[in-house]
Amino acid sequence: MTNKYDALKLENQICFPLYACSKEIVKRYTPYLEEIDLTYTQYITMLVMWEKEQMTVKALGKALYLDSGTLTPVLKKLEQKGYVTRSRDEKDERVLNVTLTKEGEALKERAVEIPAKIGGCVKLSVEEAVMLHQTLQKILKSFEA
Amino acid sequence: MTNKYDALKLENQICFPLYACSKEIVKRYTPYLEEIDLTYTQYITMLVMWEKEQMTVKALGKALYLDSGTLTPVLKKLEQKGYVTRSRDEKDERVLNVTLTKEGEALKERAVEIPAKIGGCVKLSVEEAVMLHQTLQKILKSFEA
DNA sequence: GGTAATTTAGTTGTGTACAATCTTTAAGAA
DNA sequence: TTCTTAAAGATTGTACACAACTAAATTACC
Repeated sequence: MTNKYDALKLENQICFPLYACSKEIVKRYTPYLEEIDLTYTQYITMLVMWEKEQMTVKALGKALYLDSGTLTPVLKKLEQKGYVTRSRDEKDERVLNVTLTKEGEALKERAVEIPAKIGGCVKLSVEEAVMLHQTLQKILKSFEA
Repeated sequence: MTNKYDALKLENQICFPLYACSKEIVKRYTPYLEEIDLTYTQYITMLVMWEKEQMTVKALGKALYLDSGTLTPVLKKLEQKGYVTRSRDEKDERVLNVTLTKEGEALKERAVEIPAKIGGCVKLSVEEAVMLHQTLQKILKSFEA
């Protein structure tokens, strides 16, 4: 028993549960992120900075799937909090280098417990988590082409 | 070779790929949704309305994982476009009933091709899509408790 | 029946997201 | 070189998204 409108049912959407899940999990980060005075977007930006120490806005945008319209205010906020510095590249003045500060590096220590706390909220078996991760990466990869 | 900061690596996050995937897929809806003059949020709201014809703001919020702060302006926009009406419940004046109009019902006909077009962008096998859907539903369900 | 607590939407303020556009700088072509 | 084109960020405008709060109506409790 199907009809041509079945694909329009919310329960048959593939994007909607992604959208809802993403929002709900981000919401669960909030109380932990408040303790270190970061928003989720600021947090994922710091995740990259903790790995690389220096990144251009373009490289950050590629890593985070965000454009400069979103990143510019986020990075200004992080600079204001003292976690990164922003400076033009000497070789190419168009490029902005974002660099982790000592304070930014120190914040890592306070963030280290967060992934485990979130893991406690999302009750998935290891296999399910791995499969989910792989599928999402596959989708993201297919978009790069 | 692991260290205590591994959980902070972007590639080990479970939320980040969800967040990125959600945004990227929503972005791919945009050109199709522009043809029928809807945003993604307006679209998923209409998905529910096409199924139920009448819903309260509270029920819509539960279905869409959105609160009144988000829904109120979205519903006013949809009313302005003529796709729904908004009126207080006679039995309980606190409740706002959102009702699909004839124009809203007619819009369904123009939206019916969209899921297939998006399906064409997200290249997953049937098994992967089913598994993904199940896992996301499992996560969402666990949040209701 | 009258007051307190709860429920339902709406409002306000902050922070994303992103399309479109602009500015500055760099690279390429004639 | 000089002019065109491209690239990198920033800005502007629109639309969420949600926390915190407000207002109005209903329910619960005495």
